[in-house]
Amino acid sequence: MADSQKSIEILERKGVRVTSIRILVMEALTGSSRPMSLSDLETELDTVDKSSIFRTLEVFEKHHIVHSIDDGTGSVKYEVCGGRDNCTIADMHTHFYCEKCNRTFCLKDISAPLVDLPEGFSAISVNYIIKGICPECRRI
Amino acid sequence: MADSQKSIEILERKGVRVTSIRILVMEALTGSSRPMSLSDLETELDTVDKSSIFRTLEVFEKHHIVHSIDDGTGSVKYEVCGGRDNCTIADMHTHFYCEKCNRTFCLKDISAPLVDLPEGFSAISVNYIIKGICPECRRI
DNA sequence: ATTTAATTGCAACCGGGTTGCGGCAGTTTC
DNA sequence: GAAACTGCCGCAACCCGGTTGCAATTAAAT
Repeated sequence: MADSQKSIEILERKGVRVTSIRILVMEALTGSSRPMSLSDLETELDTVDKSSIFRTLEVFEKHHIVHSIDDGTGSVKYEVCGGRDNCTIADMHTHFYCEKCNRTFCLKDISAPLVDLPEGFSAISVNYIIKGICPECRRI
Repeated sequence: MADSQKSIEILERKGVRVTSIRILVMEALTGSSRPMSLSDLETELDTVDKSSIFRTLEVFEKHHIVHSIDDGTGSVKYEVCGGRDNCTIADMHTHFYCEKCNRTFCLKDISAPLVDLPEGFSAISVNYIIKGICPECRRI
């Protein structure tokens, strides 16, 4: 389990307690190419209770280990933050939701645009998701 | 009720049947400065059943009378489409969600940015919402 | 080893959204 | 005008993602 070693390192670096469940969730997230929802994790880790995963994600988010994205499907997706340091607005990238296959894609190299806000508004985070048809579904 | 006359016109122009409930929903939406959720409408039109409002919004959306935006609060908001013609991607504007007062603002004059997608992806709609603190909450 | 604090599983709950169905209203047809 | 049709509405019930209270367990601190 070289992977679990990596997960443990991340957890320790971010200053959260290392538990078996947290390692499992961490591994699941890092092992996935696409952001995962609570129920995605639930099915992959079918021995672990939903509420435990939920609270784990809560902790992860608070400690900037993962961030959540809302693709408008009604189920929030989670993915591990990019850099070693905290997630900033600049790190947020574009997501694409395919209306045909209902999958959410991370366009990691396309960072989310940030418009100039009117006087007085201050931004903390950005959620930028484009909906359409993905290359695979297009071909069909 | 000069307002209801305007609502009726819109409904007729978009080719949906004019009913009392649809007029009420339409008036509520046009009369609000911010996008409204299903429950917003429910409380404002407390004589009308939730499911009726829901189905009304469904019809409105299909006929491009309103469009929905997801500000990540877990309740979808609706607002009437801008132009007289159908809503296009270019019409989508930026929304701002205040994490303090939990209100969603329409930044109507700031259209949602559209990034270049990788080969094969085709966009249909954009959801661009910035979270942060609004001017009012900032002052406090 | 004992104490203390955090983590977990279970079960139950919440709220937004959605659906089945029966009744009602407006239209069309004869 | 009556019958048949179609679509709209209210009610109640349901679904599902998310969330919480509580008791039991586990990990860290002393």
